[in-house]
Amino acid sequence: MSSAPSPTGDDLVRVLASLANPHRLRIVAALARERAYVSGLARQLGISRALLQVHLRKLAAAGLVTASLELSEDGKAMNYYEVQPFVLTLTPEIIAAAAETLTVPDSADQPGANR
Amino acid sequence: MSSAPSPTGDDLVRVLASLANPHRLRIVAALARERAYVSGLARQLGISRALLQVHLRKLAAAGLVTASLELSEDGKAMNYYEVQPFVLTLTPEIIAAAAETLTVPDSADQPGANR
DNA sequence: CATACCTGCTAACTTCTCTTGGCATGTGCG
DNA sequence: CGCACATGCCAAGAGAAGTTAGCAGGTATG
Repeated sequence: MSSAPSPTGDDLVRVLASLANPHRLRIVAALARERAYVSGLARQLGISRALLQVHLRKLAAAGLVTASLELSEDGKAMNYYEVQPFVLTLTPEIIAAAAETLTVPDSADQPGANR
Repeated sequence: MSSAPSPTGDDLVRVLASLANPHRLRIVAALARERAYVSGLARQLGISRALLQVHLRKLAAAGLVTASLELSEDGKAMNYYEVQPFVLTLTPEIIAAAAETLTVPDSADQPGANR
């Protein structure tokens, strides 16, 4: 069975854009091995928290990762991220199908107002 | 070589980046149906030639499309583009594997298979 | 109560990408 | 010869994305 057979054109662009970045690739890779909280992950990857936040946000917006706020035993608030299992297959035909559902950059409105 | 070649991290980023764009998605879609020459394709997509050139160049750099210069019957030079058949499957695990071959944005040079 | 760890946000800078418009070249046709 | 259609390239502005640094708040522990 296919979990993501016919993605929306806009959806596809969002997912691809979120993956087309070395940092975010490493983030997904790290989370694929093990869920992690923001500060720890930033340390592990050797990047700043602020930077990581932005990338995580983008990955979350594409639906590739999810966050869950938890309390550690010593009472600290930890925001744990984990990858959302996905299987995305790309072929020229699949892209052709997705391209037809692309939002036109015309004067019309635009659904996903998340920016 | 198998049908699921594990791409280099940098390679993967390049391919993903080349696809993460509405115009280029439409270009691939159009070429998946039928090969086309630059001017005709630009007309068909409703974008300028200069813009199309840039996008085609990026797709070609990622290896997704190829060009072949031909002469039409009336002697005009036509540059025909066509998609290169590909099957790209993405999962967290595949990404984790590819991420390990990512070039570090550190020193000046960037070795190929350094790991 | 200072220190250490966790969280998040915003302002501002830098860098890359996208896009347009113009220019140059070549061939065939009325 | 001027028009139509094909190719290409480059400069430059607008806009989006990436990145850093700093601020503010929370809960433990010595």
